[in-house]
Amino acid sequence: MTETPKKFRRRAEARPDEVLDAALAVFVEKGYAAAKVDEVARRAGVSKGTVYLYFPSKEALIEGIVRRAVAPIALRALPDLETYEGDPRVPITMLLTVLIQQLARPEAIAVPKLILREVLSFPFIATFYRNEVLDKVMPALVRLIRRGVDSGTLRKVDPELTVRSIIGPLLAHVALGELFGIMPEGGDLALDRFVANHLDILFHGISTQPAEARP
Amino acid sequence: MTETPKKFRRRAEARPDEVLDAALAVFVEKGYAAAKVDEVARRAGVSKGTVYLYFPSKEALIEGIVRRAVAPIALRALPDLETYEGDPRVPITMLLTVLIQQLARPEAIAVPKLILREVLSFPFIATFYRNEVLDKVMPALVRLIRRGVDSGTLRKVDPELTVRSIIGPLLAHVALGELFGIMPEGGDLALDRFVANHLDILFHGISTQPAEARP
Amino acid sequence: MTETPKKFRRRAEARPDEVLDAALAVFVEKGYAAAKVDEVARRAGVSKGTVYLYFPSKEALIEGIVRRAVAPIALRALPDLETYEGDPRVPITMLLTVLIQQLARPEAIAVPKLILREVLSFPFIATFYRNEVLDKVMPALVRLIRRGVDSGTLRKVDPELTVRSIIGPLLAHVALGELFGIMPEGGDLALDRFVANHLDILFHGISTQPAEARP
Amino acid sequence: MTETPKKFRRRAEARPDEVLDAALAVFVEKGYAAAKVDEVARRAGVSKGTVYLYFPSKEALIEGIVRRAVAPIALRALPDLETYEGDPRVPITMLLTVLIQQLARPEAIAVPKLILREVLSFPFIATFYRNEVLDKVMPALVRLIRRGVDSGTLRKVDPELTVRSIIGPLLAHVALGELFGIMPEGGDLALDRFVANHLDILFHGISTQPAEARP
DNA sequence: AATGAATGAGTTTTCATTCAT
DNA sequence: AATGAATGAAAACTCATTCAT
Repeated sequence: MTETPKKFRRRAEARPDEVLDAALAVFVEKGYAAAKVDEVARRAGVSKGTVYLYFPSKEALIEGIVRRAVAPIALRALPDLETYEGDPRVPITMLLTVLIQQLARPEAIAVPKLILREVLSFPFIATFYRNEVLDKVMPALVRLIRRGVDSGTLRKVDPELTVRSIIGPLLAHVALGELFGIMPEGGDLALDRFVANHLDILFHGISTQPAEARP
Repeated sequence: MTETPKKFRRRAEARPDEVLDAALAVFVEKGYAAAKVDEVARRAGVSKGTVYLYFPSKEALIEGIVRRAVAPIALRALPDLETYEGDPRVPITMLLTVLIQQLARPEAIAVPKLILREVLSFPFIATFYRNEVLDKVMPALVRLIRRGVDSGTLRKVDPELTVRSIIGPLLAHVALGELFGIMPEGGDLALDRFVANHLDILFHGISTQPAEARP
Repeated sequence: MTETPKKFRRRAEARPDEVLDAALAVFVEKGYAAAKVDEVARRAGVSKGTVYLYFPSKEALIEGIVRRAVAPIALRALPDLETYEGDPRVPITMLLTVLIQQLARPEAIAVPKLILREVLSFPFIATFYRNEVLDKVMPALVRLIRRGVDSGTLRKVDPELTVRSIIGPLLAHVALGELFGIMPEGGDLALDRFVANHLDILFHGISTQPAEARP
Repeated sequence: MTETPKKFRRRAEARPDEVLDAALAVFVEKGYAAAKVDEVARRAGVSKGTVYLYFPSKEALIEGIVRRAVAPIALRALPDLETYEGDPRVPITMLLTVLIQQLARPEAIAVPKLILREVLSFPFIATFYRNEVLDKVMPALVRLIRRGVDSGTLRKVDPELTVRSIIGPLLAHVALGELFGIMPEGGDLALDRFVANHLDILFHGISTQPAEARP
C-alpha cells in the first residue's frame, strides 16, 4: 500500500531527495554560485516552484546535501576504529579500504568534492563537517596511533601529525585524478594498487618491526 | 629596476599587478562566481572602469592570477630535482622544505587555494597548471624515486604512486588547517614539526636502510 | 435557524462566510496585494483548494467581503434619517451613536478599514460603496439638514458641506486611533466622551438657539 | 559652473529625487504592493538598475518618499501655532487655509494618500509620521485650544477631542472627493466654500461669543 | 466536497560591462 | 589614463491558480 503503485504518482515523498540529488550534481559541476536553481529543477524533473516547495532557498539545498550525506559517514567508520584492541594497522587498513571503496562510486565522491569547493564560502559546512566527522574520526585515529606507540607496535611518531600521513596520500591521489585528470599509467585510478603502495610505505614507516604485519 | 625612476610616474605599470592582488584576495575569500568586480576595484584602490582598462573581463582576472603565479613555480623547484645525483631523500627534503616555507606565507597559499576552488569551473586552469607545473614536477619526482629504487637506496615502491605519499600529507595538513581550522595541539600549523614527522615516516617507509640517511 | 439540524453536517454552508472572515482579517492586516491566499485558507481552517471551491479568484474574495458587509448598512441607518420629522439633531445624534457603537466592535471596523485601503486599487469598491451607501445616506443627511435650515432650527449652513462636519470628526478620531495609535489621554478611544464633545460643538455650531436641544 | 550646462547630462544629482517622484506616482496609483519597480523606472526615465543604484530596495523607495515629504511639513506649520498669543481662532484659520492650499496641489496630496494607504503595512510610517508631525502639531493645537478655554475665548470643550473637530471635516472632505469622487454640487472640491462653512460651524460651536470673530 | 502538490508567469534584485566625460 | 553613472540580461524567489486524487 505504501509501495509506489503506479508509474504516475504525485506527492512522492522521495521528492526532496530527488531534488537534493539533482542539486548535488549541478553544484559539483558548476560550483554553487554559478549553478542555477532552474537547472536543478530541470534535472530533478520538476518545476522551479517545486524546488522552493521543499527548500526555502538555494542555500538550503547545499545545507540539505551536506546534512544528508554527512550524518551516516562517521557512524559507519567510527565503531571499527574505537573498539579494535590489537594491532592498529588492522583498523587503519580497514578504514582506508572502506574509504577507497566509497571513492570509487561517483555519487559518493561528489559530496566531498562539493565540500572542498564550498567550505570557504559556507562556514556552516566547516563547522558541521568538523563536528560530525572530523572531530569524531580524527581523535579516534589519534588514540589508535597512540595506543600503538604505547604498546610498542608503532615507532615513536607524533600521533596527531601522523594522521596526516594516513589520509593525505589518499587525498592527493583522488585530487590529482578528479581535479587534474592525472592518473597512474594505465588510465584508471588503480585504487587497489594505490592503497597497497600507500599502506606498504606507511606501515614500513611507522612500525617498529619491519614487515610481518601483512602476510 | 624596481626603483621609481621619475618623481611623477605614479605607480604606473604596477597597476595591473595591484588589481590581480586584489582579485586574488577577493576570489579566495568568496569564490570566483560570488566575487564582485566592484569589490576587486575597491580593494585595489581604483575604480571599476580601471579594472576593465587592464583586463577585458572578470574571467581574464582569474587567468591573469594563475598565469602570473604559476610561471615561476616550476622554474624554481625543477633544477634541484633534476640535477641531483645522489640519495633521492636529499632533494625530497629540500622540496618539502621549500614548499612548507612557501605555504607559511599567506600570499603564497592564496593561489593554490584559488586553484583548488576553481579548477573544476575553469578547465583552462587544470590544463595550464598541469602543463606548467604538474607535468614537469611530478615526472621529475617519479624519475628521482625510480633512480632511488634502481640504485637500491629505496625499497621497491611504485614510483608513480609514491609521489602521492610524498605530497599528500602536506596537502592534508594544509587543508585541515586552512579549510577546517584544525591544527595540531598548540594552535599554529607547527610546520617544522609536521615536516619532521612526515619525513621521518616517509623515509622509514621507503628506505632500504633504517635511519642514518640524515645526520 | 442557527442550530445544527443534524449531527453530521459539518459547518456546511457556513464555509464561504468563514473564508470571507479570514480573508477580511488578512486583507486588513497586510493589504490585499500583500496578502496570500495560503494564509487566508490557513486562518479559515481549510485548504487552499477549498477557497477556490467557493471563490473563483482572490479578487472575488474582496468583492465578497464588500458586498456582504455593505448591504446591511444602509438598510439599518436610512429609515431613521428619512422618516424623522422634527428636530434634525435627534436623528443626527442617533446616527452618530449607532456608528460609534459599530466602530467599537473590532469586526465592524475591519470593513471600513479595508475599503479605505483598497478603494483606489479596486474601482468597483468605490462604485459599489457609493451606490449602496454614500449615495443613499448622504443625500438623506443633506435633506435632513436642509429641512432644519428651512424650518429655522439650524443656522444658514451649506447642507452639503455640513455633512463633512458631521462625519469628519468621527473619521478623524477613528483614523488617529486605528492608524497611528493616537488616543486621548486615558488610553482607550473614549468613544462616549468623544461623541459628546463632538455633538456639543457641532450643535452649538449649527443651531440657531444655543443649547437646550438636548436635556 | 555648477549650473546644468547642457541638455544632456549624466550624473544628475537630481536623479534620486526624480526616482522618488516616479515612485510616489506609481505607489499612489496602484498601491505599494501592486506597483512594479519596472514601472517606477520607466516613469523616471531610467533603467531598473538605476533605481537600485540609488535605493537598495523597493521598500527604501517608500521610506524615501515619506522622509522627504514629511520633514518640511511640521516645520512650516508649527511656528504659527506655537507663537501666536491672542485669539486662537486666528491661527486655526491660518492652519486650515494652509492645509487646504496644499491639498489643492495634486503632488502635495499624493503623500498623505500614500501614507493613509500604506501606514498599516509599514509600521515605520506610523512611527515616523507620528514622531515628526502628529506629536508636534497635535499637542500645539491642544495647547492653543486650552489657552482659548482658559482665557474665556472658547467654551469649555475638551481640547484633546476638539482637535478631531478641527481637522476631521477637512479629512472627510478630501476623502470623499479623492476616494469616492464625491464633490459638492458644482463639480470641483470647492475648497474655499468648504473651509468657510467648516470654520463657520466650528467657531460658532466652540466660541463663547456668537459671531463677531469674523467680519 | 476537499485536499495540497505542482506549476510557471511574473517580480525583485544583482552585477558584469559600457561609455560619456 | 581614469572615472563611476547607467544599463539590461540573468538569476533568485513568490504566489495565484490548477488538478489528480
